[in-house]
Amino acid sequence: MAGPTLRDVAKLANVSIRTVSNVVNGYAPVSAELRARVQVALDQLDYRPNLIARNLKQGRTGMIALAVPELDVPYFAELAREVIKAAHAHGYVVMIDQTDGAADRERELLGRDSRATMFDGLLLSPLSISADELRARGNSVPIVLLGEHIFNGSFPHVAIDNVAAAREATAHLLELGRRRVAAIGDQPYATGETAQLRTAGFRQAHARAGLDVRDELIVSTPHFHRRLGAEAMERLLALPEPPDAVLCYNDLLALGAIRALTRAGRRVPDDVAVVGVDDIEEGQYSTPSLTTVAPDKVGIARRAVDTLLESIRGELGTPPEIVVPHRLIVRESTVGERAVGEGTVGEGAAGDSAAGEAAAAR
Amino acid sequence: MAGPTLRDVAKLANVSIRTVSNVVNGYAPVSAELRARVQVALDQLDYRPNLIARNLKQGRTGMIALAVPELDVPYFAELAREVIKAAHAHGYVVMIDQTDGAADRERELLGRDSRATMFDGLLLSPLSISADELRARGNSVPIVLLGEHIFNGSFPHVAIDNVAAAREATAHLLELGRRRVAAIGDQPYATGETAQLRTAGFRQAHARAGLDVRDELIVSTPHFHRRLGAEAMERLLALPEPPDAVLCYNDLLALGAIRALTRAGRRVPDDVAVVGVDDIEEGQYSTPSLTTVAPDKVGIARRAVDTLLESIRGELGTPPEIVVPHRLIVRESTVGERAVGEGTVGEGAAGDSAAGEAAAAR
DNA sequence: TGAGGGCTCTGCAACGATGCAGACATAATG
DNA sequence: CATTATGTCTGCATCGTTGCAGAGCCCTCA
Repeated sequence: MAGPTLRDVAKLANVSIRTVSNVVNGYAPVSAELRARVQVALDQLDYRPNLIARNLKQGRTGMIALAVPELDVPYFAELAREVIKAAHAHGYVVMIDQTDGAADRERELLGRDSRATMFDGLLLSPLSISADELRARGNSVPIVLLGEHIFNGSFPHVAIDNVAAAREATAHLLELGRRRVAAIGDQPYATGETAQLRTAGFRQAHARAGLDVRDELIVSTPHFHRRLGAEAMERLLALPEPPDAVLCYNDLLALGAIRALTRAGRRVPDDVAVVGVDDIEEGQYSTPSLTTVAPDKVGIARRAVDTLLESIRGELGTPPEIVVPHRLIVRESTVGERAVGEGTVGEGAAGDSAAGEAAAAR
Repeated sequence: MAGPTLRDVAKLANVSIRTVSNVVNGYAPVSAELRARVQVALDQLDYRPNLIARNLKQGRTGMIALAVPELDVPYFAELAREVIKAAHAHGYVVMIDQTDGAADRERELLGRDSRATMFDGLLLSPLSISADELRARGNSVPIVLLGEHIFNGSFPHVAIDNVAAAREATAHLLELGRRRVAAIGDQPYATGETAQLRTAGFRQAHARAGLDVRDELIVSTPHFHRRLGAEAMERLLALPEPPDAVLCYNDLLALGAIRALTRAGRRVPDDVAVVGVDDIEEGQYSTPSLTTVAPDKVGIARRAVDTLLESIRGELGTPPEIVVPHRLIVRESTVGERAVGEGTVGEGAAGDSAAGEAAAAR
């Protein structure tokens, strides 16, 4: 089962182990003649370097881990795809772990018996673990956090400006003349920081338009899945005065909401306009197609990987807070058939303004 | 950066390295007193075993690789999720690679400089690489193939009975009275074996119903993406006699087709009924919801991982051809609002019959 | 009392690769 | 021609861990 080693090749070619290693790696100067002889032996035995041994010697593995809650949530799948590509570009491969958003699964990643020592670094999309706990445990491996939580400077962190994203999406609905705008996806508890930022943006948009937010139109959901979006929408439709528009905190909630609306015989967007966040591919092909806030996923993946590699190389000073641009993509679920093809609003500008306005967000 | 080693702990606790190792692993008998002293030192230094060194010594890594074409294709994301879970249950972790269906990316996995030596085994979902080539190269690592291609016995292989799946889906459309049934997704070339099996099933269903297949209604697509499904549907609608039903070879094609239909003002299923394959979650929430053939993804993942681990342990004789059950799930895209909730047809029976009828399929 | 046995604990070698320093032969230099 | 520089090649030590064999020690039993 075990393949040939340098020793085997050396014996066959009648040279030292070290010379074979030099040929394999193209290191020290080796005469053409000898190189050829070694090469023949390499080919004959079909030698493949044992990377584990190489790693042990070099102290690094060329692998990073990516921990996401659920790989079959399209946003994470699309993000994982980009992370793998970005890592590849730097010669790294990616091990993927699923935490299911469970705190103890997230803890396991950092625990004593984890495989953390097999990886040069960890990209973590934390859902349940708290900042303090992560700080207390996460001292063994370079870590970069993705998109969730506020860890006030303890770890490098890559995300969009969630307040601005929600504010712009809400403003879009208000500009269309909608006046009973609901929000689906709030999470008013410790580990729901991202959701709370989006709620803040939702309120900001109302405030700037001089409108009041009706609290009964803000619906909490423990997760961001299609089913919960549908259920939340059904609850909203049961209100005495149902909404005429909904901001959903991600696209899955939005698609679930649309499903509930069409099932209930409501037209989207005529009766109720719907906007999501994430820009998953599914939203381009749904009926109606989905207006959404598109985070720059490629940018998130690249910046996260770059930052992690810097951290691995020890080049990182103060953990950076990296804000990645986003933009509102207007499709049928808010403007109907008018949305010809890929209508885009605020491209570039939205992203640029985001960083600046983030400071203003309380 | 580098953590403490057994040597550091041994020095602190004033014992031999070997004894520390014994404590960590709970191996040889160690007196309670000494064990306690070592434990204190372990805790104090926050020792974590270097898994790379352990792996080098033991000759295995506890990691398997999963290579899929695209992680953001929902079917592969859902499958990856189950594979990760199944591997976890056996104490293995999963490294994920994306090949983009490119032959040279698939070759890379097996090539001399690949990281294959870092993994105990490889689960491969091959799209482009040919059987011969795989056989010629794939001798270094235990391999199990997923769902694609026929490799006539060279490698263990896990898949559904594609002929039966397509036949049952087509039969469902015919039983609804549709008489101009189209197929989207054929791939009449070397690496399109799976698609060809589905086309065979499509033809079988017609034959059994005593109907002719109209070849102009079979549309080829190089990939199974939403956009191609939409484009294929548009081409079908442009025919002098457009179809009244479509079998799409996966759900993404089907969702693209539905999108094209609604855009063109056709009603689904009234004007055209649509059925897919894969049962991705998206199809439950689309409008209309999608009738589809559901492969037993959990079963595929489990059987594949189990088989791979057997192969790693050297317990595998002749490479098995494993057929996993499937079932037709009827939703709105074929029967309209009649589909209450999760209407299911042929559950179990379909799966059972699948294996038996596979033999009959030429 | 002394041989045998069980229980703890230890040191050495090894997994397969690479870093380093040096050996040896040849070429360049004064 | 002696000396230094240059170019090839090699052996040893090492990464951090575990397998193996054996060293002490205390206890038991004839």
